[in-house]
Amino acid sequence: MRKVYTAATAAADVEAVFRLLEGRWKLVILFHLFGGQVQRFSDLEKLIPGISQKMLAQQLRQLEADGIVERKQYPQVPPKVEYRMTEWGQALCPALDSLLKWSEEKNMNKEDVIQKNMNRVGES
Amino acid sequence: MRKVYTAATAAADVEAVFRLLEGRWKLVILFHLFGGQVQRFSDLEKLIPGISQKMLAQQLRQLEADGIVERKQYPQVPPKVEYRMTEWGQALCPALDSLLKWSEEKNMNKEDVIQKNMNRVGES
DNA sequence: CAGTATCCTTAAAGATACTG
DNA sequence: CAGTATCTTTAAGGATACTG
Repeated sequence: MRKVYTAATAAADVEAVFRLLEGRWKLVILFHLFGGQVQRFSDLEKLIPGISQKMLAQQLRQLEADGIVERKQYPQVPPKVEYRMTEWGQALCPALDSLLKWSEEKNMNKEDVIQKNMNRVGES
Repeated sequence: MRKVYTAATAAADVEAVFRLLEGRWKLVILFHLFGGQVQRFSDLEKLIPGISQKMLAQQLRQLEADGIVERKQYPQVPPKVEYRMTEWGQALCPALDSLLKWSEEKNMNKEDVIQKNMNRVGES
């Protein structure tokens, strides 16, 4: 059974999702973890040019607190910490992909867009 | 043919989509227009408690500039202006719905989430 | 009715330096 | 290696008043 939404509640719930992902660096981090990669803190630092340690740590903390990524710390010196997607976080990937599909439709002609979305009705 | 993405470009493109929608009031406005409703400026003002004229006008301008909503002005006094979704804007609705589906999965158990996303593979 | 124009507040992000 | 702590900058949004 799907939840039932009014305009206000649908907007509020989508905004809640946005707030989970809105950080300046969260999406890059996620796309480096989608696909099952396991990355250390320093790996992500290298993969994401321009990010500061402060921001990387902050965004990871939030993603972890929100249940989107998982943090695994190995008790050794020097420290070793790994990050990976949670099951639920991984499920975000196809949802973001539908946003990418939409943005790709921008310069399609009307008939194509209508066609695409008629196909999409069959999904549910 | 789908566009090909790296982690960086996928993140950048999703961020671009977010920027289109991120305004404090944009989503509420959109959900009041999804479904084909045509709303006047004053209708939206009544439908969205707490919004100021400044913010309503600003968000509508941006949505219009981005090709998501359409503005139709009738040359009469007092003025009459109507807003509706564009074809492309309307196509955003199923994409946002997949975000809602994802957020609804939050408290499902592992097997359900895996199952849901295995089903989802069949879409493309 | 459908907007502008100004001024003000405040969170998010950046720069930089330091540490178990 | 994997972070904190602190200070500064900036842009989004709110309050309020005015208008063709």
